[in-house]
Amino acid sequence: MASGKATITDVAARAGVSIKTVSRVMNREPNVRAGTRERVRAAAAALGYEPNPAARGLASRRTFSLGLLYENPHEFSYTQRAFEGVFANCASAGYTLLLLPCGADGGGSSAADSALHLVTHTRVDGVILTAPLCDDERVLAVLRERDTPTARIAPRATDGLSCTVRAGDRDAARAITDHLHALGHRRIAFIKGDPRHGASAERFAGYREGLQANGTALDGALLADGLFDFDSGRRAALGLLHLPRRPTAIFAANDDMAAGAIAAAHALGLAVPTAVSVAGFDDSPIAARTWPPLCTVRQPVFEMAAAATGDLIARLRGENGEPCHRVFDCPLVLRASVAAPATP
Amino acid sequence: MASGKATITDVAARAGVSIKTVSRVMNREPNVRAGTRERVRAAAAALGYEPNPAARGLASRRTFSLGLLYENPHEFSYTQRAFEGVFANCASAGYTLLLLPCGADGGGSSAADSALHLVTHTRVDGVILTAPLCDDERVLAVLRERDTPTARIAPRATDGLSCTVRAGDRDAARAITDHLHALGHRRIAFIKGDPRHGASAERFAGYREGLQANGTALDGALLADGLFDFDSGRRAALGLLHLPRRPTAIFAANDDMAAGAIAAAHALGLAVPTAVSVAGFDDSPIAARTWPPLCTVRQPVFEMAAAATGDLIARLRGENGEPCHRVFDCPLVLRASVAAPATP
DNA sequence: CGGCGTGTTGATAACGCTGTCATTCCAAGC
DNA sequence: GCTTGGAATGACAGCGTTATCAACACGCCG
Repeated sequence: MASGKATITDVAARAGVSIKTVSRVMNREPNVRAGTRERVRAAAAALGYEPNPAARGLASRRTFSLGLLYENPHEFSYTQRAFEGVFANCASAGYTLLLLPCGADGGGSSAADSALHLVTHTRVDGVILTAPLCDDERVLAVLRERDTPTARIAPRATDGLSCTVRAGDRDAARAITDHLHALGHRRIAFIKGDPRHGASAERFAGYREGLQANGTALDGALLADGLFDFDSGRRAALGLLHLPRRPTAIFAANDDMAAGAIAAAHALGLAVPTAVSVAGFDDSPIAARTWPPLCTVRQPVFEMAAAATGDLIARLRGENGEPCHRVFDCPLVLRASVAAPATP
Repeated sequence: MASGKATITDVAARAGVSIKTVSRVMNREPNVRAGTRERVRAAAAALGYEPNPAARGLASRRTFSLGLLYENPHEFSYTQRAFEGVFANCASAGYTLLLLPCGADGGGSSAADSALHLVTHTRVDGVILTAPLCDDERVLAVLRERDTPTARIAPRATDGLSCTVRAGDRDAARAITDHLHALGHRRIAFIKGDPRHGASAERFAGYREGLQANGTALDGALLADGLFDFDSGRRAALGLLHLPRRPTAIFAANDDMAAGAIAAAHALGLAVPTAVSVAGFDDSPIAARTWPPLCTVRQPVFEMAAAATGDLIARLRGENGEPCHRVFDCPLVLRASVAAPATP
């Protein structure tokens, strides 16, 4: 696999055919002898040839791309809030936005694999990575190798090459913990996030810092593992709420898990926040839709994504020298799922 | 504003300059006399000239587009489920996906305006429209005028020009209503959806059909207006639950409003489903996260979007003659928010 | 008054591919 | 052996921009 700079002419030369024949093979046109087709395929593969979409589009008067038009819906997921932020800055700068979802889609290919595939096959000036893809060494290596300017949202660490934006996860988690402590909670459980996300460790660190600063010892029994999704939060909370010495508050590393914790409390007949307080993280749409609504910290996803995009575009224009790193503040959002513990 | 077929040469001829000068003006390069710049601008505007991105990309070795890489998150909104469906079919067919969000973004421009803008400035082979944009006459007119093949998701009506996919909204709403009736509910309230969506009318029609078939009269007092969002559902439900003769069940035209209705019930101290049953529509992620979880119908958004995309691509390849129209079944999803009414 | 920088403009060659049409190849038919 | 026609291949001209570099206009200096 070569650098991706090979042109159709190179392939033609290597295969000993005309460029037109290469074009035929690449476009699966009929009337090419099987042997010829094979030789061309081999040459293309050896050179790591990828047709240039711009040239293709220009010559064929087609773009090979579809537009998906939609109106801002009321309900946003985290990812979609990020889309909106990215798009806002793309549009105003005359850039276009290509969506590249990656995932364990059926086959054995990992998210990283599909990311690689996408980056290799799609020509873009720059790439924006969201967590946890933004910490995948293989993805980053490909981008470095191709000198593709990159911006990363919520990475584990900065690397001096790409622009990054992240939330002040540790401080915000600390603030939640402090808030719970100030209300009188002394048995504060914590549901960890997906370990593949850098933010998970930071939020946990903030929780620990909060306990320590308030002179409370970390109790391992009050820690549970989660994966950032509703059901893992629900299950973790069920475990915590069955403890002999039940926590008076549960702090989940994101809102979806916190919503699961609320559901768990309901299922056990425990009133929130009377019997147990629940706090989340993100201020995602779910936070305002649970009952009672969720106390959380607001992660400014839209703004973060917009900033990442702005930095990336500035980079592409050669406007800023060093890649910059931004940290966004996450203010506390007080809602009814947290209250002072019942005095026993 | 002309057909968008003008090239840089046309503009140059009209302005009486060389194409290079036009290029300079279009790219805001310095060293162009103010008067010249103006003449070029005027000529470009008069001809409705838009630079061809493919040619630009080929000559400048830039694409003017960014890639946004992300991993499938756990939480999907309706829109995002649609993205995934569209993308799944784009990728396998070698197409690329351009995101074109439209919205009342600050300025006085309506969603339709920004849609027009986007379609005009971005060259794509085909366009996929989601509701309610897919029923906007101005957007459709532009697409027709430019002969842009189009697929529409959840349109109000088919038009013989574009491929469409929609859910069997009426039947599904009918099924929910029947289900509520069968459990013994006789006072079933309905919260309507955003009137701009064709689906809203269909779902309401299904509700009415259900009542009628079961010999129940439509009671205007049990109807409330909503806009498909959580808060409008919450407010509508508050009104309904304050009625002298309270409904025993509330059927909201989508899940987000139904979640609002559950919150309203909680706020009034009414247990769900003991005091009042609540049903939604969509089986969106929120439906599994409320307490109690929401009885609803599952709208196969991913599959619908994938089908729309497949049809559109087949169209682009000239594979199918007539644009096709698909209707997707929405199976009932029984969950705890609905039960038989308390016998008074 | 000639020379010289500075600002403005244009002629022309890429850019990497596809479309058109001509050409070559090869097997079958006489 | 010679034609014939369809399959296989290639030569070459665009596609609509940007990049390079030359040309030209103008005002200023010596």
